[in-house]
Amino acid sequence: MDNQNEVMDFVKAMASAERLRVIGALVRGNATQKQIAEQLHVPVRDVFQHLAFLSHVGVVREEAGIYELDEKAIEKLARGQFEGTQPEYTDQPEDARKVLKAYLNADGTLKQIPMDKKKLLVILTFVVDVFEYDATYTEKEVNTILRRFNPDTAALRRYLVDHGFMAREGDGSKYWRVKNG
Amino acid sequence: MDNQNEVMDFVKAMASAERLRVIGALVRGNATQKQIAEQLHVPVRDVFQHLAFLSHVGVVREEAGIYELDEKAIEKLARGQFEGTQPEYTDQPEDARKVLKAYLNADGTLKQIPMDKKKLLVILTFVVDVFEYDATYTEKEVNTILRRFNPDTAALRRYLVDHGFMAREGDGSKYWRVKNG
DNA sequence: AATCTAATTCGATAAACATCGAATTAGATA
DNA sequence: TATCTAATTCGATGTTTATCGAATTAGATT
Repeated sequence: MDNQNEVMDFVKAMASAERLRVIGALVRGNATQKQIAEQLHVPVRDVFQHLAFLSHVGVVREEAGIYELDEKAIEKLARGQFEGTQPEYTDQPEDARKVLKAYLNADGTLKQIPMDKKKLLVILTFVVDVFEYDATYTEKEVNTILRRFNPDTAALRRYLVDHGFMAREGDGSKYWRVKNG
Repeated sequence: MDNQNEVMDFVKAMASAERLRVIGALVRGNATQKQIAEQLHVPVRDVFQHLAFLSHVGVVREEAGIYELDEKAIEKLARGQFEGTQPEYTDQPEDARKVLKAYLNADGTLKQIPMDKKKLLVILTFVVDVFEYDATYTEKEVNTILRRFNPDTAALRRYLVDHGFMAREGDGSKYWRVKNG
């Protein structure tokens, strides 16, 4: 399964009318599968499936046959603050698209900054595109812009300069995008 | 189109990593399909499909080949405030509706608990409805359910009891909803 | 043990969706 | 007209997901 993105799973869980009705039943205080099934006029079997998915996603908790919403998890997800571990990425970057798919979250942010140089270049090529060619930016502006990719703006900024995607004035007061890259 | 389906379609549109990346490209100011396709390393044909879906949903607007996000539509959808009024409130008296509108967030949580008694009664009438008449609840269960409205579950619980919406056993081990209220 | 209910699993079928090659259209330019 | 590029449509394919009948398990009760 390629879906290690919890936020995406969360959204998918919400993209089902019936699952939303199950959640609605939980909000109303229903607890057991059977209760939910009866209220929604849906087979218990299906309620089971939905609850399985919902608890996989983390919005639902179960204890002794009683189901309830896990509000903390929901809140975390809503803020995109899941303490995600990002394993794998063993394959080679034979294709830029693959690298992007591997390192980009659904919202366009970077899961992490690649250490591998080839991958890094792909990412930098992607990132630098938010800067215009004919403009100069203060360091603060650069950071602000880069923050939409990754909190570690200093690292990104340094990589961009080191690899020739951007240049700066000696005193670091002005940055601009370099043609080619 | 009815309200429910629009919101659902919206969520479905968000449940695609690639579509989100297209949105990301638009945020960055890309405009034409080709530009987006090149930036994302995705065939134009697919960009076309995504944009079609996105503009069907209403988050994207097109004019003369230039695509841009329709931020107002997005905001509306995000708040679930699509032109339709909230069906739950329509059967409430005029002033009750006003109070609910004033104290309820879009997600159904309470902004705060009113101090004014009349307003409080409106809120409690609304809140108590999540409890069934023929069931008993432990205090923990009551808290869990009330937490969907406000973190201060103790206050809500006390108000519900004080104003006769719910009753409890002397030792506080069991709660149940009271008819009338 | 026999039984009852709630919960879970299996598996087949169908519907929905993504993916991609390839062809077609529309508009501009030469 | 010929040509180029951007945009769009078609259709075949494979993958995922939903849906449901049916059987099975687990736990409690008799």
